[in-house]
Amino acid sequence: MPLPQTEAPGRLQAELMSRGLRMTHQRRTILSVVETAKQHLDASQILRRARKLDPQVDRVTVYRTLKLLKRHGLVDELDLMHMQGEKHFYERRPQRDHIHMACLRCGKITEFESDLFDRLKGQIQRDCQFHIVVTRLEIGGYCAQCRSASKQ
Amino acid sequence: MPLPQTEAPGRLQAELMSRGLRMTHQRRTILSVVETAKQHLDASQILRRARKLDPQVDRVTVYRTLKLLKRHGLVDELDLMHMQGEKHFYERRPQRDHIHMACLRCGKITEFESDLFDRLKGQIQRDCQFHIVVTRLEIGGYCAQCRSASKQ
DNA sequence: TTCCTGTTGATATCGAGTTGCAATTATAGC
DNA sequence: GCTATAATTGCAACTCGATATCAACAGGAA
Repeated sequence: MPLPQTEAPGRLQAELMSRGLRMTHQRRTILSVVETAKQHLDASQILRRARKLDPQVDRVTVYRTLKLLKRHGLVDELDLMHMQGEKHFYERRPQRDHIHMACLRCGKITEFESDLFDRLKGQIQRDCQFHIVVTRLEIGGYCAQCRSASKQ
Repeated sequence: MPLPQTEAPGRLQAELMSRGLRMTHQRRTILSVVETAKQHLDASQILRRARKLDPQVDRVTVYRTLKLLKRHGLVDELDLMHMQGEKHFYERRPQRDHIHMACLRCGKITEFESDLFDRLKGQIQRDCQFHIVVTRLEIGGYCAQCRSASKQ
C-alpha cells in the first residue's frame, strides 16, 4: 500500500524540483525530516527519523542528500563548537544569518540575529573584496542561567 | 647527544609551566612546532614536524597535547569551512579575535580583524547575558583574485 | 637519589563519512 | 501508458581523524 502523498510538497522539495533534480521517495522522506525538525539534527538523528517514515532509507542516502542540500545552499552545516564529538548538525538556511551560542556547561544552543553582524558582513565584502557565500559564527561560553547558578 | 636546549622557553611553554603542568621533552617539541608555525596546521602536519625534531613523538601525544592547549585556551581550533575533509587546524590564540575567510575556489585563507566584530561580541555579552569564552567566525566565498579571474 | 604521580607509546578500536558497483527507479519522449 | 536511459539507491568495504586501555616510563618535589 502506498503512503499517503497528501502533505504539501514543502519548500525544500519544491526548491530541488525547480532545479531539475529527481524527486525520489527517499529524498522526499529525508527532506521532510529536515524541514520539520525543531532542533539541530546530526546525520544519524536524521537517519533514525527518516527510517521511522521509511525503514528502507540508507545511511549513505542521508549523507548524499545532505551534501546535495548543502551544495545548493538550502541547508547550513554547523559544528556547534564540537561539544558533542565530531558530529555535524544541519538546519534549513534561514532568510537572515544568525549566530549560534553554545553553553559550555549545560550545552544549550541559543540563536541570535544582529544588525551588527549584517554590517560586519557588509564591511568584509567591501573592505576585503570578498564575495560571501556562507558564514558560520559560533560562540562558546556560559549562558545566563549557568552564570547565575554558579554564583550561588 | 642531547639536543641544545638553548632556545627561549616560548610563551606557550611558559604558560603551561606557570599552571603547574609537567614539561616533558615531547611537549616541548610539540609546543615549539605550534609556536613557530607560520600557517594553520592540522594534527598530522604537527606530528610530521614534531617527528623531524624528535622521531619518538607519537600521534597520540600530539592529540593529547592539542587537547590540553585547547582546554587552557592557548590555541584555537579551526575548521576552515571543512574545505579539506574533516581536518581541524590549530593556531595560537591571538590577542584579538579575528575572522577567517576561506576562498571556495583557490582555498586561500585570509584573516581579518574588525572593530565591528569586537562590538558584536560586546552586544552579545550584554543583550544575551552570555559570557563569551571562545569565538569562531568562518566565512566561505570568493576572494578578490578569483572574482576578477572568473570575470575574464 | 628516591618516590610518586602524571605522561607516554603501542595497539586496538570507534565512529563519521566516502567509494565502487550492480540493481533499481524517476522521468522525458514517444 | 510504454520504453529507454541516465540518475539514484543500497550494500559492503573502506578511509581517516580521533579516542580508550594499559603497562612502561620519566619529571620534579622532597
